[in-house]
Amino acid sequence: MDDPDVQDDSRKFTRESAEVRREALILATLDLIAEMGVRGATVREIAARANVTQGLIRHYFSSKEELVQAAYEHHMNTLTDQTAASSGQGSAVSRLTNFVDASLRPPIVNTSAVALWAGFLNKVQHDPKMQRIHQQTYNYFRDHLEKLIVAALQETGRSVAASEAKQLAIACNAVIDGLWLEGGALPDAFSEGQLAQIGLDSVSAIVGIPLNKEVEQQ
Amino acid sequence: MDDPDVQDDSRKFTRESAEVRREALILATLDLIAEMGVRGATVREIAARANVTQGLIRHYFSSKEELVQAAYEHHMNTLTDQTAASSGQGSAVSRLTNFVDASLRPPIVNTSAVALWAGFLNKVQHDPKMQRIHQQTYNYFRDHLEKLIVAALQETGRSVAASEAKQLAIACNAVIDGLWLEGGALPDAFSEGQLAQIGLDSVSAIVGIPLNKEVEQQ
DNA sequence: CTCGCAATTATGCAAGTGTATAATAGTGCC
DNA sequence: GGCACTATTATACACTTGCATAATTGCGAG
Repeated sequence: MDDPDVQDDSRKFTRESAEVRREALILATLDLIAEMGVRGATVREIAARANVTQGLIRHYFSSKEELVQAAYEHHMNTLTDQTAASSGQGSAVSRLTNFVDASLRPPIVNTSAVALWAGFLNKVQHDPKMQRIHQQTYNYFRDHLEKLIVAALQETGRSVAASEAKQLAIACNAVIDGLWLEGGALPDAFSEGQLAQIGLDSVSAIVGIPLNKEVEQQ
Repeated sequence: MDDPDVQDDSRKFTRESAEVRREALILATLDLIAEMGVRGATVREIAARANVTQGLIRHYFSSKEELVQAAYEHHMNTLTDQTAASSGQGSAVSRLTNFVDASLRPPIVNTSAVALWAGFLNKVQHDPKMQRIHQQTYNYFRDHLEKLIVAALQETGRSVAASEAKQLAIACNAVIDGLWLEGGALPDAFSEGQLAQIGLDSVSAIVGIPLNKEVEQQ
């Protein structure tokens, strides 16, 4: 008779676990920041999008500030998780290729993701806790890339000094970041696959190893 | 007896030309957006920083929206003007070198500039007029870079197809943008000149022309 | 010198902001 | 099946926001 999936007629609300509610609030916050900027992410809008009333936010987060921090952490973790899985297996060259390629396609390249990044930047520059998260994510990406580069070079019979490897990683990371940024900020300016292609060509040139997606994959 | 530079005792305010007031308001707006994000740039704060009362904003701009648009346009023009002058004269290779180098040093690389870029992004994505300005500036940079690249290649005895030249310009622009972004977002993560050096190395590798600042300059 | 115009200030307002507190009502436990 | 615990809602408050309108006042034209 009563279907738990349906908003029951008489029931005014349903209780949910803390995790479910926290995540719903965080996702609503990310949605709104991506869409309207930090300015548009008001407690009332967030609550509405999470299908609760605004008082509930204060029940799960001691302030809106804390909610925004949690949302930022969640977003950054999602990003790193998404790319961590992208390398896949296979030769070092293949893993580097896949990593660059995946970083320059949806869902990583995405208007909302760039908007989110931009929306958070001001808070990042002022809040030490968010600064830490930012730095961590950046280092994670760059170190991951550096390992892939070093392995690929070794595989092709070359080796580089640690300092040089780091410079290569910074440079490749910058190309990827720049293309990621432009792809997200000007979504119509690039055709599908163009960013990934340019990214692979650039990394190839910088590192000195030919990378080719079609041949490597599958 | 009366010094015009001093806030006169009895005088409650001084009249200024429209250009002076408009520019003062625009600069105050840019300051605040860079510092506290669009959210912190309230009409009251802007007016205070420009040493006027808030009513004056509505006297020079029909709305805050219009002021923000004017500020964005001003900022973008400043950026392009700054870099336009950076190439200088000399050989094509030297001009390309100077352009890349200047784009990756202060005042172009600068926390406030990146913060400004991020602060405006949301508005850019929703306001068609700001989108136009954004697209224009991006194209200006990329086209400028493309011309420099083509000239440098010709100078070293090579030529490229138009489509390839464009790809190279996108790639080089991305490296520069990425390094610019990271230098502004993580000012302490890079030593002086490091970004410029990495940028030159990367562009060298991508385009296939050795670029060296020390030798070229002077 | 003074007078009128427009630049500038002063004041007010309605809507929206985050937060605090009290009132309500689901739901697991005995 | 009733009860207590607390997740959730409802309401209120002080403050900020952008904007409008009226009151001043600097300053150039005559």
